[in-house]
Amino acid sequence: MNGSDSTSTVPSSGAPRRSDATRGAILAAARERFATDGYERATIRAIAKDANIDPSMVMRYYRNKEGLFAAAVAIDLRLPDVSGADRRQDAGRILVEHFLDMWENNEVLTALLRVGVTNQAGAERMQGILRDQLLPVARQVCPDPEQVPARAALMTSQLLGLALTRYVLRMPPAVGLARAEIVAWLAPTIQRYLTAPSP
Amino acid sequence: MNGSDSTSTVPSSGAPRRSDATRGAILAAARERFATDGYERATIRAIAKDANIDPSMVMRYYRNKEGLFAAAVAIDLRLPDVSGADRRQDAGRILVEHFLDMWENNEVLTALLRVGVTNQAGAERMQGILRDQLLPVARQVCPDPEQVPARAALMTSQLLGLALTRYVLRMPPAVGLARAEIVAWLAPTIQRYLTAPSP
DNA sequence: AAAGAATGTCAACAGTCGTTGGCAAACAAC
DNA sequence: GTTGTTTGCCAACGACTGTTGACATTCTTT
Repeated sequence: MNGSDSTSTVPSSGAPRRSDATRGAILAAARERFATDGYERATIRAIAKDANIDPSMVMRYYRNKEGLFAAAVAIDLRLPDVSGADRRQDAGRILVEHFLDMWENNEVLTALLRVGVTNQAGAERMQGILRDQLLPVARQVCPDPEQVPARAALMTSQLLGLALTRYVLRMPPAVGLARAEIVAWLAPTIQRYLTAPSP
Repeated sequence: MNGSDSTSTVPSSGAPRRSDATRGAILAAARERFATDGYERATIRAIAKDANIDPSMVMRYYRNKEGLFAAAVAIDLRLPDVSGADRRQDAGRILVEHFLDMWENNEVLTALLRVGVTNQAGAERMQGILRDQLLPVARQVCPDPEQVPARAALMTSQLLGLALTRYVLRMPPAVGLARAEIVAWLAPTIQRYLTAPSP
């Protein structure tokens, strides 16, 4: 039920501490609360209660609420490589399918979008993801380097728009779309944004 | 600077009251605060201060915060008619241009999106707009009535996604897009979502 | 077994929030 | 001029927020 897949609970360096379980419980609870409630309504008290610990532990391990948020939404999109000549013409479909997998198995993305819309730190985090992870993908398949930012922005607008209407606003017609339907409609759009000659 | 265009400050029925100026000031301040801060951080005290009145006046005129929000974000997208045979094949371009005009001249839309992401009432309001205003447009141009909800959802995902990245998250590459560029890229997408045979 | 660090609980702080009721001034009707 | 209504300000309420420091407990090391 929780997203213990992409963001490991245990830090990669240093000896494992006895409090790692608590740290992990806090992060998991924080991700869930941020994803469903947004930044302001995800209170430290509620997160602590979900994690079955005292609110003051959150402060001890993550300094303050901003620190907790920063730790909770660290994410790597693990975007697939689409630089091969054969995969380049399939980039649209590959990317759309990868995004659907990501959104459906990782509540960090929902938390990030919900918070990014009303919180400056969240918005900057999203800008960073676009800059560090999506731009490079566009660079792999787009011919003219000068057009890379524009094409990446277009791709992002379509992918985030689908996530917004389907996973955040939960608009009934968007929720009702079948996965195959989404791929069939969106893949050509993304492919065109990335590789078609500018109109 | 404010959006006194689409949503009239003075109610359409009843004798004009002496307090209409105050009511209007409250609504204008509320729209601006909701648009920039979201629901939770747009406090009644801050809105009242912007409107140069006492916080209790807000409660007198709009019952509570929910009532104020409902009054502040009433909006009519005034979507153009695209049912004519000649306009039907231009629907994509017409709709994209109309949406850009709307977003750039009306802060109600920003308020609605910012609030809809973290607030249930806001999300339902957005669902209502899709149902009452966007679905009919799709119905005008889409051949098969059974496919109307899916096509409207696809159109909405692309249009809201652009608004999200450009006007709310303000991602630099999305902000950097020229208006003509957006129209040239998005119009074919919308046109395809509405009229192309299902893939 | 003793000492020290790590982990956790408890109670409280200062501030902000939405909301309420009482009271003064400005206006309208007679 | 008196009455009643509208419009506004002021002070306060209870609840909730992020955050802090003191104290108890458990583990680790010697």
